[in-house]
Amino acid sequence: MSLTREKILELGEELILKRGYNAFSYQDISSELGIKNAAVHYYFPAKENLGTSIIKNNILRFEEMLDNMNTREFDEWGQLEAFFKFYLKSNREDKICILGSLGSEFQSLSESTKRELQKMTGMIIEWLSSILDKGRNKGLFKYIGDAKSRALLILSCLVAGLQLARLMDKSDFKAIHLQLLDDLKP
Amino acid sequence: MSLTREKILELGEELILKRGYNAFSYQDISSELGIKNAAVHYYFPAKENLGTSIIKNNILRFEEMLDNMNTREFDEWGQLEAFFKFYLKSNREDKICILGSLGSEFQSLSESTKRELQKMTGMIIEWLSSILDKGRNKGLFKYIGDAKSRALLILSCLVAGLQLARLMDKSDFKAIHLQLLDDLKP
DNA sequence: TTGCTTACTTACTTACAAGTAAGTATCTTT
DNA sequence: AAAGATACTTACTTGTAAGTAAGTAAGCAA
Repeated sequence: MSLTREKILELGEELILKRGYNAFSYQDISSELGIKNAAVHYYFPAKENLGTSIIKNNILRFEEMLDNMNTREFDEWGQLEAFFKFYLKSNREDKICILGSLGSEFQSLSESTKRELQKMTGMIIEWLSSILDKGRNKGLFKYIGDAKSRALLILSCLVAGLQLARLMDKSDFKAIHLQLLDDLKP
Repeated sequence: MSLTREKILELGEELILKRGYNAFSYQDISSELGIKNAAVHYYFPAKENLGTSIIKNNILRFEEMLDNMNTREFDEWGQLEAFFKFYLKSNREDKICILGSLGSEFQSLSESTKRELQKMTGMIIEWLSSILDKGRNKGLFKYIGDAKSRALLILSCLVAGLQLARLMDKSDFKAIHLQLLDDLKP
C-alpha cells in the first residue's frame, strides 16, 4: 500500500469531518501534502472515488473495532462505552461524525458514495440494535421500546451531539453523553 | 419588501436543507427563478449575506411560533408537539434541519453566519430547556437529569434523526419521534 | 421635467475546482 | 539489457463560482 495514498485518505477524511465534503478541494490536499494536484487524481481519479474510499476505510475500522471487542470479550456496557469513546475523541478534536457530515450533504453526493454511506450506517444501526437487545435481555440496560428505535435514538444523539457541541460549547457533548448513559442504567 | 428577494431567500433555504450550503451556487437560484446571476448579488452581495439572512429569517419564524403558542396558551406538551411537528414536516419533504445542515459545514462558514447560527441554536436550546423544566415541575414530563442536558439530547435526536432518516428510511424518523415522546411520559 | 431610487440586465473579470494527456524517473521483472 | 509497472510531475483544458462595473427601464417625488 502506498504511503501517499494513505495520507490522502487521512487528510481527506479530516477535511470532511472539519469542513464538509463540498468545502474542500484536491488543491487543499495536494498543497498540504506537498504534492501536485494530479498526484491526488492518480490515486483517486474523481472526487467521488476519494469520498467512497474514505467511507470504505471507515467501514474497515468499524469492523476491526468489532473484532477487537469480540476477542477481548467485552460485555455490552464495554462495547457501548468503546463506541462512545470514539465520539468523545471526535468531540475533543472539533470533528464531527462522518455519518452526519456526509448525511447533511447527501443529495449532492454521487450514487456510489451514497450507497457506501448507507451501507456503513446500516451496519452501525444493526450492531447497536443487537447489543442494546442483548444487553437488555441480560438486565444490563433498561429502556422503553424496541432495540432498533433505541439504537436510532442513541446514534442520532451522538451524531448531532457533535454538531451542536462544536457549534455551541464543547462541554455540551459531555452532557449528552452522560444523559445517554444514565438513561440506559437499570 | 421585494417578492424577488423573498423568493431568493426561500429557494436558498431549500437548497441548504436539501443539498447543503457549499453545494449550491447563485446560478442554481437565478436559473430557477428566471433572473440573472447579478440580480441575486443585488439583494445579497456575497453568499455569506444570503446565508446569514436565511438564518435571521428562521429566527423570526421561530419567534413567531413562540408568540403564537403563547397567545393560544399551549401547555408544555402542546408546545413540544408543535416543535416536533416542524421536524415531521421536514422529514416528509426530504429536508434536514438548518442547524444540522449548517452545523456540519460550520468551519467553512463566514464569521457572521457562524454567529447567527450560534444565536439561533442558543435560542432554541434555551426555549426547549425552559419548557422541559416547567413541564416537569407541573408533572407533565418525566426525565432524569437537568433540563438543559435533556434539551440538548432531544434536539440532537431531532437534528440527526432527519439526517439518518433521509439517508436510510423515512420511517426511521417516526420511530425516533415516538421514542422521544414515550421517554418523556410520566 | 429633472433628478433620484428601485430593480434589475449586460457584460465582464478573477479565481479556482475538476479532470486529463503526455512525459519522466525509478524500480522491478523477464 | 529491454520492457513493463509504479509513482508521480508538467502543462494544459474546461467549466463554473463569485463577484463587479456600468448601463437601463420604470416609477415617484420635488
